[in-house]
Amino acid sequence: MKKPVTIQDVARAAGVSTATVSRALSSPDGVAEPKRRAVEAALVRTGYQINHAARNLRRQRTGVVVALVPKISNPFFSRILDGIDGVLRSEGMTLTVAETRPGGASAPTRGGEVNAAPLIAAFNNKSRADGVILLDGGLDWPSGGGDVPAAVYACEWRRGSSVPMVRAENARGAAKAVDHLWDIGHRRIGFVGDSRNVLIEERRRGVEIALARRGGRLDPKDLYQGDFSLDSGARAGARWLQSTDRPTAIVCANDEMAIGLIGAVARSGAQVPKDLSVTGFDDIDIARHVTPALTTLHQPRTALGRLAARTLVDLLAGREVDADQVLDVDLVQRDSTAPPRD
Amino acid sequence: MKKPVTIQDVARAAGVSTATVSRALSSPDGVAEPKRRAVEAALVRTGYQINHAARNLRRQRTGVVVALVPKISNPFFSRILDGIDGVLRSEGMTLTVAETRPGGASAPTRGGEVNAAPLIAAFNNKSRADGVILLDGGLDWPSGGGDVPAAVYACEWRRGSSVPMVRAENARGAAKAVDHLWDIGHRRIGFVGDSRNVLIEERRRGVEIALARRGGRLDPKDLYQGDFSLDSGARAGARWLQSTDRPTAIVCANDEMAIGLIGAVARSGAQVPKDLSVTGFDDIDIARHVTPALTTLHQPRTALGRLAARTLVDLLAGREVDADQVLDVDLVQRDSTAPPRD
DNA sequence: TTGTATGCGTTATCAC
DNA sequence: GTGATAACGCATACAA
Repeated sequence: MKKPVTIQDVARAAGVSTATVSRALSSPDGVAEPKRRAVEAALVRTGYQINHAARNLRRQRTGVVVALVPKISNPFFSRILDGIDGVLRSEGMTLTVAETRPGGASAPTRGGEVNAAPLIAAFNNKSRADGVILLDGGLDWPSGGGDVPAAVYACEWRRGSSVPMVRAENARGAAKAVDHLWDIGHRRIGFVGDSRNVLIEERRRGVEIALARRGGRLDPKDLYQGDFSLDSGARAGARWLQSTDRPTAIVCANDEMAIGLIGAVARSGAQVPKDLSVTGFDDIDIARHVTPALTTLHQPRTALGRLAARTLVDLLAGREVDADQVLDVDLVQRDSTAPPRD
Repeated sequence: MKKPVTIQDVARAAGVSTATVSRALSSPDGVAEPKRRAVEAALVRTGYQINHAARNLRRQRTGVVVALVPKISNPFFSRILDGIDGVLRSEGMTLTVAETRPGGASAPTRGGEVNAAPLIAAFNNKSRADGVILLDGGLDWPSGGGDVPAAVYACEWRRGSSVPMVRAENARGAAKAVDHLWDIGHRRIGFVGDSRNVLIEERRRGVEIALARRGGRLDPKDLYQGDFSLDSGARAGARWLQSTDRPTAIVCANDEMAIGLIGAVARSGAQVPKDLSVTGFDDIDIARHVTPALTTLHQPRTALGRLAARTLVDLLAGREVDADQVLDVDLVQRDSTAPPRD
């Protein structure tokens, strides 16, 4: 373990002062051509690696943004993270990702409370990150000003929080699903996602509004438990199979539950969409590949990520930002919905 | 933006020296009861938050391990990350995740070269992380000693590298898939995954060995391009559909390709497993939920993650570690395989 | 057990 | 445009 190369070593090798090396690194324009070249050569020659700890300490910022996601494996987040990463990269910042629900499948996947205090404490720290993008509405980020990093909710959020948020039109999206189903003849429409989570609440609200507009309603009997996981979708499917008095179509609060539900139903011999129409929400990559291909609501995920990142960047720059930015979602009709049998 | 609270402020509030505060934070045992309580009270009272930059600079380490994954959305990695996280957490370290293939679906998803140099440079830095777990065999980690962080390959690796690796029995796993298919009557078996990636190479090798053992062979005609993505699986399916002289079973190098392949085949009216048997590899969560449920090879993902993390911890502690640790893989029979038609 | 004092490697301020 | 130098906040060697 040899001693690390410092800026001093580089300075000596280049025959300049440490200040010049530092400037050559951070603002090359302020350094005259010949010296700059000398420094660059010395940098390579010595194998210099910057010490971020020292730089961060001195600058009082890290250049890092942390994205806090409920479950890293949820494919819904990937594009969002891509969008975030793109913007941050262009700003010279670094994205790192941390999971808020360690334990994977055994832990609640989304929504619901979790002992988030230590996690929040860990990341609500100026010396760890300049800013945080919260993709978990279960996290109650301390919004009071002060010394904390800037924060933005993306996709999920927390009611009553003053942290700015970026999200999709969840209620209207779900309403679009209902409109579609109603238009092709369904009158009894169920919903999967009866848990405490803003997204589920909003999407359910959209279902109720859309049904009400057509003179229908969401029967409590047609409400299935669901926590965004494949398994909870499968359980909903099992429940649907067991009953005889049941809906002809089911709106799921996300694609994974829809896939789980369809799987359970299909394995028992019933057919989707012949016996049951199913819609998802999110349009994850796999939605078009499963059988039947999933009718779902496409969220502009990359755009959401980009917008969230830009909002955070604005916040960091001290600019004014909108407290609530909402993007549209679109219905993508595929093969999991069809007119009811009768 | 008020000035941050330092240990000096805490020391003043508690009526002790900064050294005592620091000790109370890092090694409470070395501090007498009354002072310790006083410090703890002052900590809360002042709202102290540790400055990681300063601590890291002083300690010359970060307590952070970075996992470098090809594609964060690949569900295969989630359990592995859980395993890693569990071990690190118990060691008082923090896991952060970074993606090596930004750009999501548009970029190559796994395998193949990528301009990894800047990425490697960014993380091969003592001041950023104490160690790195590489889940991307495309990264050529500089294994020469010196000042670099400790590193371990997990799942994927790079031939010729001297970085220790932890992985599954890829060749034997693929061989098990072939054995199963052969046993139920298939004689012409194809393979999806003709790209430059260690995992694909190993799994293909397993297929070839198993076929050879039975007196069969892998016909070059039955080799389909595949890069681990859903879309490449779908393309393989399209190719299979177009030809008439074709295998009755296809072994896919991962589950996502298998799902993409099955989807393409099913949408054209052909039936899996009646017309074509398909196997995956990994046993991702969704594998049991798709229709037909996927026959695949289960990898001990959490165990792999844990082992990788333990190996890294050992490395950091200066302990001797095995250069190559291999875990077993098990065939999970589901509904995507059946005897051939004729 | 506790306090004092030093330095980790960098950037930024100031003078030249 | 360039160099000397003083912090940044903490952990630790050493002294007490």
